[in-house]
Formats: sequence, structure tokens, C-alpha cells
Amino acid sequence: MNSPDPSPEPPPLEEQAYRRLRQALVEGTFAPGDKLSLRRVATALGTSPMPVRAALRRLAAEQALDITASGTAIVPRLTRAAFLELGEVRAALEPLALRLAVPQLDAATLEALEQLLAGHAGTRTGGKPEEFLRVDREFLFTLYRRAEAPLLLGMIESLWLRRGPLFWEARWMLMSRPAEQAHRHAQILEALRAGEGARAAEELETEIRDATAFLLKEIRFAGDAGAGPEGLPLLRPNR
Amino acid sequence: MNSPDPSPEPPPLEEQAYRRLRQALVEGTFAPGDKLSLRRVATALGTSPMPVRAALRRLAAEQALDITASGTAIVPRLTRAAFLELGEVRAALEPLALRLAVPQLDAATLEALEQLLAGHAGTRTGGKPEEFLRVDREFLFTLYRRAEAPLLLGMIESLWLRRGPLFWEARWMLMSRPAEQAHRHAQILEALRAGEGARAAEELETEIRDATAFLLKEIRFAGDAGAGPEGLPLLRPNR
DNA sequence: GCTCGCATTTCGTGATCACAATAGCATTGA
DNA sequence: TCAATGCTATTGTGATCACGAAATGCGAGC
Repeated sequence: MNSPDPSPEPPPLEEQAYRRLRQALVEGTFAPGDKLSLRRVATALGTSPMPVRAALRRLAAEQALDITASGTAIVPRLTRAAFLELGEVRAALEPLALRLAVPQLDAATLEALEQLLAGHAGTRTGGKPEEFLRVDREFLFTLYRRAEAPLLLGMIESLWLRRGPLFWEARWMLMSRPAEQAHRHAQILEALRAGEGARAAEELETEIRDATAFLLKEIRFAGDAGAGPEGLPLLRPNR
Repeated sequence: MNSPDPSPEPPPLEEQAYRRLRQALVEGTFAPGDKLSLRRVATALGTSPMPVRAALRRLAAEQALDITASGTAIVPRLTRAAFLELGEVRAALEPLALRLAVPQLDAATLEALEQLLAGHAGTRTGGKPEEFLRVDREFLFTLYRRAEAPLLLGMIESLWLRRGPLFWEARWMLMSRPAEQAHRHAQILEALRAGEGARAAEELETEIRDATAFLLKEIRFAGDAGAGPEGLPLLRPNR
């Protein structure tokens, strides 16, 4: 209907900076504990520090970044308690989004989910964890978007964003989880096809709890014994 | 322990602007639909537009304000669907916070809650809805803070902030609710004293759902029939 | 070899300015 | 009387600069 619109009204610089930083966060460009300096990021993006400042503070307000006492933005370094809390909140919000989405599901959406799952098994045997996790994420967010609950969707995205850097570091470990776990999405889809939204929501909640418990067991967190009191206490010993 | 610290290191202007705007939002200084212009607020606060811009965008990132296509910040005007969604999210998060708080409760906290409830009944008969609602809020947040879950607490505060302006307009109506409703906090406290955290959480959830349903029934929302397509569609006919 | 202290650099904050886009609003025309 | 139109004031964006504080790196001394 609408024309191709040859001048797509370029978004403000702050918006561009925000999106680039956000994607970099999800893609693991930054490691937990990294400091994001205004002028450094600004020169890297080719703008003045001004839009970068706005973007960084916006991400901080969304809990995707932390701000030190001196005002510098740093990539969050999750403690064990913080990660557990994050799992609890996810376990409360994401099944809610799923329940809200159930009445809105149509055949086309279910088919799209099916196709995502089909490709899923393929990428799993291949050695690309990023693709594997991306499909996982797409499966869930396809459902969450159907809830048509913008406030809730924004909160869930914020949670995933905060978890992003840690997930990136743990991506190899996540791939090595038992295959039974990988089929949980199939069970969710099956429950949705059967119209049992409540069961699907329960499946999702246990999946979130299992994944959280798995990472709590396998990963070193900030503040753990054996982790340096200052340096990067996560997967890799140093960098 | 810490000294009186005669120079309490005044917070940055952005932080001051943020707090003042936040409080004004809770206290109903602004009505839903009001436009908050950078320079207007800046001159009102006696600063340059710069800290105000940061504060407004921060509130917008927390979903406490909306941003129009032209970048102007406006006080959110909730639709019926948005308010219902807000209630659903509250019903998911706040009982969770309560459950997390249960293991941390001690006698002193329970006593403080008791005293809040005692003063509650008094303010209820008096004609001051603001005080009544403030005590209500304090009761719940005293519990939520005990959960020691900063992420969750921040999200709950964000939800209350978004609901703030509407609640302010509806404050007289909220006071007129059946007295039975007012005793729900007492029931929660009783369940907590008995160590039945699950029951307390259930009570809280039904309280949130009842309050949401009550307002959905009694209040005019944005987009309702009979509300002007543009103007302030809320309680007062115009201004 | 290690630690402490100082100087230099870099940082975030906030003000001011230029600019383009927007929103109000009075005027004009039907 | 009402709607379309043009102008004007105001808006948000973004760049640049000044300032004080924090962090960094280097050198001297133990």
C-alpha cells in the first residue's frame, strides 16, 4: 500500500546509537565489566558525545547497563543473586506473555513456529551456537509479540538484554545441554496446538527455571570464590 | 556510624530533575496528556534544558512517560487495554516480590507493618485520600523492599509510576471502595505472621486484580466512547 | 621488586548556540 | 460560520566548550 518511500526519514542519531549499542550488547561485542566511555564510543560511531550520552543513559534506565558512582556506563557483571533474581522475574513474566498470546494465535503463526523448530534441529548439530540461540530467541519472541502487550514485551526484552552479555559468554555451554531440553519448545508448540495454553505456560516456566539452574551450576559469577576481586571473573580466566 | 557529613555531596542536576519530576508524577501535579516541554520545565527548575532532557528521557525509558513522534514528552494517557495489561503485570510481579520477601521478614518489620495498618484506619475516615493511598503504598513497598531484589523492585516502581497520574485522578473513587477491601492488607499481614507466604501472595494477587477490575469499571479511559477523540478523556470533562 | 605519591590525561556534567522541524494561531477565503 | 492556509514562536536535536572530578600512568623511594 504505502509507497517504497525513497527518503525513509533517517532516525535521529541517538536512536541509531541506541540500536547499535543494544545489538552489540546482545551479540556479545562487549564483555561484562567493560567500561563504555562517552567520547570513545562517540568517536567510534563518528558522532559527538551527545547522542551517545543519551543512548547510554537510556540503556541504563532499562537496566541493560550499570552506571558507576562516577557516571561511567559499564556492562553489567551479574552476581549469582542477580542472575537468580533475573530468572525468577523471567519465570513470572514470560509465561504471562505466553498466556496472553494464546487467544491471538492463528494457523500462520503456528506454522511459522513449526518452521523455526525444524531449522532448529539442523543448527544444533552444526557448530554455530549463535544461530542456535538466535532461533531459540526468535521462537519465544514470536509468541511474546502475539500477546500485543507492549509494556510487557518491553520488560521482557529488557530482561534478555541484561542477560545478553553473560549468555554470550556461556553460549558453548548452553549448546551442550542435554537434548531433552532442546525439545521443550516442541512440547510447548504441541500444547499450543492442542489449545492447552496453561500447560504451555507451565512448560515454559520449567524451561526457564531449568536453564537458570543449569547456568547457576555451570558458570562462574561475579563475587564467586576463585574469581579475582576485580578482574573479569567469568568464563575465561583473563583477557 | 557514618558521620553527619556536613557536605552531603549534592546530587547532579539531572538526578534532582529526575526526582522532582518523578515525585510530581506520583503526586498528580501533571494530568494524563500533559506535554512536558524541555525549556518550560528547565526554566521552572532553574536549570538549562540539558539536565531536564536527560531526566525526561530517563523517565520515558522507564515507561513512566511517553514520547511523541516529534520527541515531546507527554504524561501517558492509559487506554483500557494498557491499564488491563498493567494490572496483569502487577499481578505477576508483586506477589513474586512478596514471596521473595517472606524469608527475610523479622519481627521489627512485621511490627512496622502493623503500625502502618493501625494508622490506616484512621486516615480512611478522614477525608485525605492522598494520605490514605500513601500508607497503602508504603505498606506494600515495605514488603517489596525486603525481597532484596533490586531489579524486581525497580520494575514494580516503574509500574506504579506509570499508573500514578491515573491513580491520582481516581483517588476519591478509590477511597469509596467497600471497607472489606481495605482489610485485605490486614489479611496479608496475618498470613505473614502465620508463616503462610503462599496464602499472603494469593491475597495480594486478588487484591491487585480486584482493584484493577474496579477501576476498569468505574473510570473513563482514553479511547472510550463519550470521551473526546483528542482532549482529556479522563475524569474531568475539560480543563 | 614493590608500593606509594604525584602529574597528566580522560572522564562525565552542564551551559550555550545553531539549525531544522513542529505546533499554534490568527488571518483569509468560501 | 467554518475550514483551509500561511506565518511565527517554540520545540527537540546535536555540536562545541568550560569546568571539576576521577582514573590512569609514571617515577621516586622504601
